[in-house]
Amino acid sequence: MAEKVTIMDVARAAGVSRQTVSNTLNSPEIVREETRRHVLDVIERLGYRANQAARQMRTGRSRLIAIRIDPGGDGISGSVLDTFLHGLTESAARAGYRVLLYTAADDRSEIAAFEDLLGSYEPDAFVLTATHHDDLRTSWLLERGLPFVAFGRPWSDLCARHEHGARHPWVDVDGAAGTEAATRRLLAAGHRRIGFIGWPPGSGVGDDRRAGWARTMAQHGPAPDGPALDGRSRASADAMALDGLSRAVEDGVESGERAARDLLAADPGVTALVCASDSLALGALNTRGRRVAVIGFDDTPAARAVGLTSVRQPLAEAAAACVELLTRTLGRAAAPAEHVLLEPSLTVRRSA
Amino acid sequence: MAEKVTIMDVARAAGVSRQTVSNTLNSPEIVREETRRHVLDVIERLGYRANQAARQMRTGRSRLIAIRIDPGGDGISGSVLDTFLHGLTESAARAGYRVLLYTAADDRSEIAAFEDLLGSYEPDAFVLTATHHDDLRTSWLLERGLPFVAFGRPWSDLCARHEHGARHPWVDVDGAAGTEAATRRLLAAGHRRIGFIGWPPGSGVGDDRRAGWARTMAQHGPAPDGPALDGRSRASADAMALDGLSRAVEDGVESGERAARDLLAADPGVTALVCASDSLALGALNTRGRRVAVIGFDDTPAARAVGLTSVRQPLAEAAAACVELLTRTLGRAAAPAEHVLLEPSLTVRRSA
DNA sequence: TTGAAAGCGCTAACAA
DNA sequence: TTGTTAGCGCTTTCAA
Repeated sequence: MAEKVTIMDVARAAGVSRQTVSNTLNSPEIVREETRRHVLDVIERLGYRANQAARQMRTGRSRLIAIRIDPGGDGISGSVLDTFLHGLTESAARAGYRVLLYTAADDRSEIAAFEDLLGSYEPDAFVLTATHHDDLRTSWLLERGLPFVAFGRPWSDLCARHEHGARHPWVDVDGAAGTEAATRRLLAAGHRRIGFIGWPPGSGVGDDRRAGWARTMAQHGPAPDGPALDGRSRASADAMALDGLSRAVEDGVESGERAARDLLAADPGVTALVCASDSLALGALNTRGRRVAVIGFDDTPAARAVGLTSVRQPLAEAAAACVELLTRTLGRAAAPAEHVLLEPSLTVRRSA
Repeated sequence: MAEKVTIMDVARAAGVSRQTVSNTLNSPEIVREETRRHVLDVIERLGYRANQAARQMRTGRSRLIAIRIDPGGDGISGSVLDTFLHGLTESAARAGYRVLLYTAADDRSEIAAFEDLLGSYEPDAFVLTATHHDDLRTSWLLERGLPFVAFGRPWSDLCARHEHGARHPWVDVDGAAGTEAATRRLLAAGHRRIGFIGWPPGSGVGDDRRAGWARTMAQHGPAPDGPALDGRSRASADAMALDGLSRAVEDGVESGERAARDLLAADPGVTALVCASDSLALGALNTRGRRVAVIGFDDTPAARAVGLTSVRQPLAEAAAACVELLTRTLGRAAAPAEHVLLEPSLTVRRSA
């Protein structure tokens, strides 16, 4: 076992009081330059590190950030969390925090985990991922005034309308901008009838990704050889044309493949597909028989492996932003619930 | 903020002393049944949880397990760590431990992380992943008698020959058994000339995976239409034939593709390939032009996405075994460095 | 600017 | 079986 070096050892070795050592670390400005340097020197020489438990007892702060790790569905986008976690651990370390993991099966059990952790390890903050409509977790945390940041927008007004009128800091990636960039790229490559494969409406993230495709298509006119315009307004005709060009299915390679087949069969004019996830896109890619350009979302390892063009989320930056917002929140008394919306980029490969 | 419930609150509410509450939790057997139930009841009602920092100060144990999270190369096998981490977090929680994350770029910086953590958060144990030959980390930890378990065998005798004569507990998956199962499956499917694409010799894990293929091939005789036997012994001819059937390249989809092309060009008789990783296998799969059966290793999401047959490591079980070994180590004074070797399984898909 | 005293919440030893 | 005492290592008063 490594013998423990306490603050007292440092004080003795430096010939100062215990407090001066503490001050050197926590309030350097009130220690004389010369003393400070000397103490720092001894600390370095002895390899002293402030004991976190003792510090926590005194200050009430654990310098711990807790985040949930989950199996991650089919795993294809699981690597997104993996990358985010790595970024979070690095950024947190730079800010003097460590990352503590917990698991939960759903919102309710995650709240149980909050209670458990807050009573025992007392993390200073939580990082929430996969926020969704009417997220129980955010309201629970807001009600108790507990510091947290969400990786993902608040998708409903529930939080905004909250009795405390509280909002919370969040970091997110502009999914619509991502699918817009994907769609634009396909348009620039000469594609005109571009389909979309996404998830059923209501999922926040999914709706956002669909919106980017839809608005870009609408802006560039509906598909030229779309359904004939009858008496309806142009806008509604556009919307109809777009509906015909999109499919909403659950996530997964198989359902992506089915949706792509179905879409291509229903509308033979379609030459390109934008997908809400790499899983769906990989399925769409399996639609041999017809050459169709495909763009996925998340730029997962699987996308790289098969040469799938995909929208890349800046995950390290997102993690850094989370830590930044968190430290800001933890620093001030009244935190003004800021947020950060990051732009994704397009990783271009063979598939489009 | 949630108001803090201390052991004193419980004692007062239950009408017993502070100590009785502590005993109820830590040494239930010395508390009278009736008192115990009553106290447990009050604890439940008040939602009391022992403060970890205070407990840690007193007992010297943090109930924290630290593990490194790294970016994970090309990310394809990064999801392996992801899954393992999830399993570890769950198993640890069941055993009353939490998982703390840290990052490091190499062995040396990981040791620096050890020092930092041991001085501050005082994790009770470390879980090491990606062990390799002459692993500095294991010797560093062994020298100091610090508890840890490795996910991965000790690949050199360095530890065994260690001055302290110390060994350490480890959990691993039998990679050779995995590639053997893969090779056997291909043999059963009628393939005779089965190639292997792996990493350069010396990487422990890679050598192990190659060995499983090599021994299975040797056992079933060399490829029937292999190089003509001259005067050499049968065994050496076998070895030569195997050398011709295998390629050693760095990991990655592109290099897997190149190696597969090269191998198939050099030996047109090859109809199947066993690969040391899914990355390599995905590359091999890109070798259109000739139909060749491919089996990968790790059963990553990418494998599932493209229908690649792959060797699956039982990661949740491995994580559980790590926790089991760790709690055993932490329980006893002198731990007898046990180990667990798990069998992988074959996830069969279209590719073979 | 530095030093002394107090106490965070808990549990291991001991006393009752 | 239960209650009392002490102290883990640190930081935050307050006094010098």
